[in-house]
Formats: sequence, C-alpha cells, structure tokens
Amino acid sequence: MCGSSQGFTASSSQCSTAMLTSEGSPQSTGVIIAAMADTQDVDMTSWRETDYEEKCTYIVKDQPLEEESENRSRTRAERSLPRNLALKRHLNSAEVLGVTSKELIPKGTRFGPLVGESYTNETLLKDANRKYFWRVFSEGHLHRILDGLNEDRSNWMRYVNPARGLEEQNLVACQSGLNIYFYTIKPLQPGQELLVWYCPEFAKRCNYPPQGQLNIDCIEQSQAREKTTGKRGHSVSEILQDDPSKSLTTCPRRPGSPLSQNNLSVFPLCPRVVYPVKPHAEAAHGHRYAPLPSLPSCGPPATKRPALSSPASSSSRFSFQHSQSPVIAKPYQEPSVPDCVYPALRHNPYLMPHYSLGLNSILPHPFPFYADRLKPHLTLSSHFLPFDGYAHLVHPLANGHKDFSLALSDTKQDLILSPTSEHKDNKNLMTKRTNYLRSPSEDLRDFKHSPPSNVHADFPIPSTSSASSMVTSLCGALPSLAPGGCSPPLGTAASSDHLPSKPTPATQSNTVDAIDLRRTKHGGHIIGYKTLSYPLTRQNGKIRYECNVCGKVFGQLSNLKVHLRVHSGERPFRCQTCNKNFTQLAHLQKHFLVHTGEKPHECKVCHKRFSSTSNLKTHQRLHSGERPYQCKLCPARFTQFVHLKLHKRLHTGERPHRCPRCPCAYLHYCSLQVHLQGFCPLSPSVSHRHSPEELHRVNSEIERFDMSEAAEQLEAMAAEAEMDKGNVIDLIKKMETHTRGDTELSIYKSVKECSAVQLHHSPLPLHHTSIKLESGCMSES
DNA sequence: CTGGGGAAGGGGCCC
DNA sequence: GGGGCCCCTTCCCCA
Repeated sequence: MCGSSQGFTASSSQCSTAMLTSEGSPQSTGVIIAAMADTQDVDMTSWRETDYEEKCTYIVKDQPLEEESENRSRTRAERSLPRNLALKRHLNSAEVLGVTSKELIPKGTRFGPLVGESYTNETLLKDANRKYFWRVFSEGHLHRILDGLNEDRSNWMRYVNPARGLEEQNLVACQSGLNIYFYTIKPLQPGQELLVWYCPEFAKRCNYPPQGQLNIDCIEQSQAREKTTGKRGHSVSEILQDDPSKSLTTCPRRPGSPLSQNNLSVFPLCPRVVYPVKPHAEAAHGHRYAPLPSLPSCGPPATKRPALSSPASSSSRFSFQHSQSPVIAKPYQEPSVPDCVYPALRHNPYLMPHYSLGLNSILPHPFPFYADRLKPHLTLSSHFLPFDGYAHLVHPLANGHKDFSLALSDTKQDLILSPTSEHKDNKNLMTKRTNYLRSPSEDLRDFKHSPPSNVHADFPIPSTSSASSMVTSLCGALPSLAPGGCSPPLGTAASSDHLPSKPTPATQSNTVDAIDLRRTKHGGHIIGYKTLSYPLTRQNGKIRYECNVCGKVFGQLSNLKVHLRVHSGERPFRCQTCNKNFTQLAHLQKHFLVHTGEKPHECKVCHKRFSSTSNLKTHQRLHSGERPYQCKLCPARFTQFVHLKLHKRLHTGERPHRCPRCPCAYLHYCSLQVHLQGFCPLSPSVSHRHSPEELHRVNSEIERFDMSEAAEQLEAMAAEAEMDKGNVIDLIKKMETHTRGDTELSIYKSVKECSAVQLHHSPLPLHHTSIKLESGCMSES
C-alpha cells in the first residue's frame, strides 16, 4: 500500500496539472483549475485550509468516550485517542510525552476536531495558562479560544508536540469552520511521532511565521530540554506564545534571522487575544457562522471571575466538541456524522472523505486496505483554490500579501487581523464554495443579514417543470403536489458543511413562488397535501395509490407522490455545485459523491471501491462469475444487460417475430404485438391515425423496447404466468391508451411501466435469475 | 467492431 | 413523509 501515494491516485480525467494564475491567486482570474497528478508528489504544506478540507481523503475521529467505561482512570484526552495512535509516555511515570502512530497512516488523513474548553475574551482569565491555547478565527477576528489544558475537557490532540522544522513536521493544523483539525502531510510510519505545525493560512491568522522559520532556532534548546526531561517538546502554543520562559520569543536567534528582535514588531510571537470578539458585528455581516451566544458571565472583566482555566474550576458553562457538558457557546460546528446514522463509525476510525459533508461512509476494512482503494476528490474548478506556492516559506507581510491588514488593538499588544477587501472576496468565495448543500433556511437566514448582492449565489432557483405542463395537458388533471405532503421545495445542493437535507419549515416560506405557481395552476386553490386531484380506489379495504398517468399502483401515498414527479418533471433537489436537479434527495446525495470523490462501497475481493452498491454489485459479478444476462439466440452470457443488448445486434437477422404486413421484425412477441396494435405503417387502419413521422418515431421506440430488458421481462412474465395473448394485448392496449395523443411519452417507457405493473402483480416469484435469463420460451407458441 | 468494465442517473420498494 | 437501499439503464471508455 500505501502510505500516501496510492490513496490519492488520480484518474486521468481529474488531472494532472495545477494551473495557477500568475500570482497563484484565485482572485487573479477568477478561474481556478487546480488539479493534482498525484498527491504523493504534492507539497501539501503549501495548501490552503480549503485545500485540506476538500482534498484530504481520510478522516479519523476520536475514540468515542461513552464506550470507554472500563478505564475511567484515564483522562478524557487519553481516552479520546483514536485506535491507530498511541500515547508516548514517560518511562517512569504516566506523563504523556507525545503521540505516535501505531500503524501506517497515509498522507491526507484528518484528525480532529481539537477539543478543549472554549473561551471568549470575556470569559478568559488574563492570567490563564495559555500553554494549550488554540485560537479560532472568524472573519479575521478571534472567535474563541480552545484550551486543551484540562485533560478531562480536551482530547488527545493536546498531546501532539509541535514540529521543530519542516523536516520533521508531519501534521498541519488547519481551521475548518470553527474547528481545528490536524492533517497528515506525510505518511506516518508505525511508531512515528505526530508533530504538528500551523498551516500557512492559520499561521498567518495567528500572526505566526510559517514553519521553517520559526522553530529552527529552538531546536538546540528543545533538544537540550528533551535530554533533561525526556519530553521532547511543548505544545504549539507553549512554544509560540504562552509561557514566556519557553516561548520562542526568547529563543536565541542567529544573527540575521528573520525573526530577530528587530522583527518582533512585525512578527509578534506572543500575540495576545484580540478583544473583544464581535459576534454581533459578524452576524450583521451575515457570515455563515452563528454568532457566539452570550455567555452568562459576559460583562465583568475576566479577572473578577472564577479561574475558569484551571481544571478544578473548569466550568460546565463551556462547551466542548465532544463533551457532554451543557453547551453554552456552541457556534457553528462542522457537522459530524451522528453515530446513530452510521453506527459502524464508532468502531472504524477511518472515514471516507466528505468535504465535511457529514456524508461520511464507513470503510469496511481497517487501515491497510483503505489507502490504495480510495480515490481523491474530484478537482472541481469552482472549488479548489490554487496552491499558495511557497507562501508558507515567506511571511505574508514580507512578500507583499495583503490578505490581512494589521492593526494594533486598544490593548496595545494585540494584533487584529482584519481581512482586506481582497481577502473578503476570497472569503466570500470560500463561503460560497462551502455552501453547496446549504438548506434554504440557511439561505433565508443569510438573506436577513446579508447584503442583497450576496444572496443570489446561494439562493435556490425555482426549478422549471416544463414537463409538468406537458403531462398535465396530456393526461388531464395531474395529481397535484401541494405544500406539506408534496414534493419539497427546491432543495439546495451539497455544501461542504451540509448534506442535502430535508427542507426545514423555514424553507417552505422560501417556495412562495412555487406555491403561487400551483395556486395559479389549480384555479387559485392550494390543493391539500393529503389529497390528490383524482379519486383513489380501494382494494380489499386498502387504498390503492394509483398513478392516473401510467396506472402504476403503489402501496404508500408517499411512493406515489415521488413517482408523480416522473410525470410532472418536478425535480426539487438541486446540486448547487453543478445545478443538476433530482427527483429524490437520495439521488442528490448519491450524486454529490461525484463531487467529493467518495466511494463508500468496497469490493471485498479486490478492494476496488465504488460510489454505489449497484456498481459494486455489478463489479462483484466479475468475481463470482455470475453472468445473468444470457442471449437466447446463442450461448453468450453477460454480466451487464447493456452488453447483452449490444450483443443482440449481432443477431439482427434473427428476429423471429415478423410483421405480416411490413418488413418489421422483432425479437419479442410482445414487441410485434405493440407494432400490430396500431403502428404498422402498412396497416390500413393506422395510416389515418398517425402521421408517417409519428409512426416512424413510434416504431423506433418499439425497436428500442424490443431490445430492452423490459421486453425480456414482459415476455418472461407472460411465459411464466402462462399469460394468454389477451392479457398481453390488454397490456398493449393500456400502453396505447397512455401513448395516444402523447407524442412525447415514449412507447418504450409505457411498455416498461405496464410491464412493471404486471410484474408487480405477478404471483410469481420475481427472482432475478428467472427474469434476466433468457429462457428461450416463446409465449406465442 | 465487439466485449468488457465502470460511472452516474433514475425509479421504486421497504422501513 | 422521508431516508436508505436496491435495481435498472444509459453512457462512456478501453482493450
């Protein structure tokens, strides 16, 4: 395997080059074509945070805490350690010195989010121990501080030591949403220690120099400390900012070092927290993060509050990502997959990539199998930002980047990073890019707070349903899909943060236009969602939910309503990435895997991965030898129906069912019957009913049907059920009824539907083999 | 050209 | 009512 490379094998269509603008900036051209030939060769340290979020393939979650009841002597942080990691402890004590890998962990693996006590400027003690502080930013301002000091209120990530240089760095810390994650930028060998540093963007936000500059000067000092203590490092925050005695600011620097004292005004290595956080201002600007709720303790200076940062006094007022404490400050969180949805997630630390979608899927195999069977995310031109080049090697202020403007806060020591307009544009882009699956309610929420110019990008556009009017005109009163029980309003598609989701009540108000449309269509009345515009019959006391378009019967109203979208053309679920619309949410969700590259289904034999179970099942026939599609004219058998269909072309001269009047001949008796029931151009009764063009088109459809599996099914069903010709004719007449006057509705489809109805009601067991295998029995005999 | 394999979309059933 | 899942189909690419 593995390691890193195979896990990122890119398909040829996905790319091979990274086309950057001259400045490597997405703003330069607005066109971003980012692609990776092979991640193993990509310098991930230059990635942007969004690159990590979108491209990284593996997700390792913390060990669930509630299942760890056997050893409460361990701290929460220790218990949260994923199974593929180990804690490095001091020889003579239980002190945790660092975190190592227990197995090969590929490049592009995400750990996290980092868990800790959450503070704001109001709740933070000025004399708090900042050793394990991590700063979370929003809109360029400090949003909160995650403090990993308390081992019972943090996770294992607190134990990860900082990298002392690019050489040894194997993790980068990135902020995604309002969470902090660690991504592997190199494959981790078994036993290798995890060493983290900020990604360039994160470092820039924190006003830290990028890796490579910062720590090199401290290596000697750190090594000396390691010799004496056995602990080879400190937390990142420790090195950076916290304890002045350990801070890098006190590290002796070589002459000429970029981080000489002269530069400290530019590179303040001990930036203080920016006060105050401005949640309201942010909300007013309509960014997507929820404003930080007011904390009960807000107001008085922190110094007058209890020592919140001390473990003993750690208040339950603060929220933790994974804690069961009451959630007070719980702003936007990247959604995690509920265990109730994917129970296996609890037991398998490796999750598929998900664009932070919450669409994680389970990898059925433990680590040694996953990396080389995963494909990277598709590179979406609208998604990817180009690499930052070597931005990580040069401080943004030194190389002319203007993403952030610096200003001294009124605390004199604090630096406020505020986005420049250019950066704001980028931020908007990022926000847009991560909003593919935003729910309409979110759009509404943003609409309330956002300037109108921001609205159009995320607002769902009412779908057109031209087919609806077509079918309505064809079939009379089409069952109306009304609010409530009807199809959901046009959904929005995937975002990096949210799956296509069930439209919320708020979304209903977002579909006023659609409702008005229906009201207009139905004479000003909104049809109740419990009703259809045509009566339903009962059979054996049960309502038969019958489609009045094709006659198909359903056992449940909801199934009928979904089915009616086939006729109405309604496609309420839209992918905002590619603007494709779908009739069912599940289809949209499945479709979005195209964008994420996620392939949740793995072949147990060859470990190849597939996006759908269907494709996996088809693939598995290759291993099982199953060839369910057999040609009835020769011994050829196929794994896929399409291959049989193509193969049938070889037998075009062997069509046993010939029309007595015209040269048309068919493989199937039922096809001939369709042809004879009003579509033979040489039949005297036909010519006046259909134009030659129409006859040609319909006969083409019959031809198509004849080659289809539907014909096989219909014929097999007729044979097995000993259906007499009259029944077949009934089918055909029914089909004809539906197609008459409907030049758009294909015979092919009608026959399929009719055959489906019959199959559905067939008393015969519908074993696939019995359907798929061409038995050779002909019903006309 | 044919067979073979995979990607993706669509319809429907079951829970 | 909706989500998950299954099956079918079409299209595409490749050997």
